[in-house]
Amino acid sequence: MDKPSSPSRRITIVDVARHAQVSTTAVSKVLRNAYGVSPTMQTKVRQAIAELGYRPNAAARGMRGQTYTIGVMLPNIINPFFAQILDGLTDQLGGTDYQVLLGPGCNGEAEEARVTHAMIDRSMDGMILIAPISARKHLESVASTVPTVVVGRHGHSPTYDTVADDDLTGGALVVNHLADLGHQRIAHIEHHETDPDRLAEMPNAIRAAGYRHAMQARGLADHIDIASTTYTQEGGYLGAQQLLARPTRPTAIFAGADIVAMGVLDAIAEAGLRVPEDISVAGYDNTTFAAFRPISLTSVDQAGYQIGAHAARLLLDRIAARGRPTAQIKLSPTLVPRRSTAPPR
Amino acid sequence: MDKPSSPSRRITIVDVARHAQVSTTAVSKVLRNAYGVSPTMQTKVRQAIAELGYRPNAAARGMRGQTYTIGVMLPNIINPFFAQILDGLTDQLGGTDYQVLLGPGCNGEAEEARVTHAMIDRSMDGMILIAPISARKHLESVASTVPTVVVGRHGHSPTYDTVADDDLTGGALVVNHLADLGHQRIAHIEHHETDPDRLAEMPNAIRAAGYRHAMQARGLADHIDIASTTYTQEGGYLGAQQLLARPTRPTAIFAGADIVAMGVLDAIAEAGLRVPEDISVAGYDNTTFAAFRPISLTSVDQAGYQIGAHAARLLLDRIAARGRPTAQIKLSPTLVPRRSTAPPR
DNA sequence: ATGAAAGCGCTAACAT
DNA sequence: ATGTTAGCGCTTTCAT
Repeated sequence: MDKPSSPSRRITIVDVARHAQVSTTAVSKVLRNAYGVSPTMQTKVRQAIAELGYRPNAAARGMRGQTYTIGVMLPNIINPFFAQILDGLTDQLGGTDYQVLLGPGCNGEAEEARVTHAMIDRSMDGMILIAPISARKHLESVASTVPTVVVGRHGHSPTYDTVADDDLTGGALVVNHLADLGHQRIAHIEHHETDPDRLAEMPNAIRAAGYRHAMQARGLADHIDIASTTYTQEGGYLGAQQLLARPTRPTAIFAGADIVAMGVLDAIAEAGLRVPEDISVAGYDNTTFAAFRPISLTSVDQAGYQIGAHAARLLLDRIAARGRPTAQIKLSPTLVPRRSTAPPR
Repeated sequence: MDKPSSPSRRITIVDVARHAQVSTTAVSKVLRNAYGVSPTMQTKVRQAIAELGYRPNAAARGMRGQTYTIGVMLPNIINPFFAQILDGLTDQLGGTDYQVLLGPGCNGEAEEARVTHAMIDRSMDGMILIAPISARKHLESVASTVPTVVVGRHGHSPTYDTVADDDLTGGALVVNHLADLGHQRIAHIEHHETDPDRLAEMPNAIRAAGYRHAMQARGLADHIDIASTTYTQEGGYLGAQQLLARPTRPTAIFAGADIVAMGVLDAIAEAGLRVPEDISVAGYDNTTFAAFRPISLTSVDQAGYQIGAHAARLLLDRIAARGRPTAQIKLSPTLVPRRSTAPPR
């Protein structure tokens, strides 16, 4: 009979080894599905583990090998798009021994640095950074310490993999949809950006570029009209107010995100106008809110689930082979037309 | 000049000690603000830490002492109410050395067990379980291993603290508001629950009880009418369809959650009825969606931020004094009347 | 007030 | 195929 020295002491690998009458090495190997264990050994050890209800101490494992933990940093937890990414991620990681832990509330570079550091301190085996706003340099530094995949940010790096939607195409999808309906005065509300790093890499900036390019391609260059605010409901509200006050009002507004579209709809209602009769509105992200029938907002679906799944796969790859060249995966968004867009009068 | 043996080796406490010409014990004490360090020592060590950019290895700390990590388990990340709780939590923990990590995607008991185990394996210093659905027994077992606070679940335990809104009052707030407006046929859509544990402890069940009690108190016992579905948009849609098909249609529907109200509004629009002219609708949670002006949904605000702040404080208390008796904090929700409720015709 | 040294639970060389 | 053993980077007695 194995008698633990203290009644509530946690079972360790030594207890298991003793119980199974084998060495701790053997137990460790079974735990890690390592090479060189006989079937007999397997069974003996697994049975001892089950009988004792043993669970490995992650801190101790972390000191020598892996922690079997993947850190996911995301800017906020309310955006449903992030939830989709997370679903793809966890489904992909479901069969593995890895556990996902989220670093919450990262708005601002300081917060992001805090979370990434915290994750590195905790010896995460890999990290997935979702829509980070930090300087490239910081991302590179993180990625040079731990296998990293950056999601929802363009630009390619020699140290980290990236997965993102093709926002250039996404912006064009909306413009073409509206132009096909017959609109010419198509305005856009963007998230204001000045930092050159981010202008080249952040989805919001690329979406705005997609809008511009598509407007030009459709011969509507003269109608390019951008309100530069923020990707918030408030930003949408203020942006729409600006646009509605123009001498010649736009007949359609392309909001850079669904949350922005919420503010736009708000301002339009306040101005006594109707959607889509007086003005068409399109968003981006295809959130639950957009699908909500009384709203029925035309939006762009970003394939969040696939993004998450790809990111997980890339990360596992990179953990297995840290040296391999980086990959950049770009997924195609799709337009989901709904009742908020219609031909102009 | 201190020369690290390997170029990219992480700085350890030994490096710091050598650099500052003191013992590792001294460094450790400074790190933990422990007793018995002279001001001189403080400065020397802090300077060495800064110069070397040292950060403690959490895994190593976890083997002997604390990990300075708090695990937060939450059912899903899309509910804005949870985001508020999280804000309160992180703000409260902001000044401390603790880092919050979230366990995502816990729908179902199996998932919850997986996450709580993972957190225990990783030697979290404390855990906050938000709206868990697991059996009491499991919660108790977690709490007996690591300091734990349970949020958004009623019932009191000798091993864990609880923080929750007073859902009984919340349900009554809505009924009284509608009754004051002159409604009698006030129906409710609840989340179906049969497990006796959960009937007594889950907020959804308590809300339904609050509805029943308040209806009786207002002399409207004969008008009690409950559709039992789920707390989802789909559930709201189906529940509303049931209610609208009644021989005498209710004049007001109290949805147990805002997300449910979304489905209700959907079904009502589909039936060609108007809100609030034909039927009043109230939700619960006061989400962004409810505040959105074109919707303007009467709802109950749960003081999520305060819940989070209280939970954090209780947890820190418990970490400091594991033996102290448990506390049950109950916060009062408030009604936020909006345009979706009006007197019946 | 300060430091030397033991050891937390595990993994990885290195025997055998 | 299996076991022995030396650490990983900290915290914590226990000396001084």
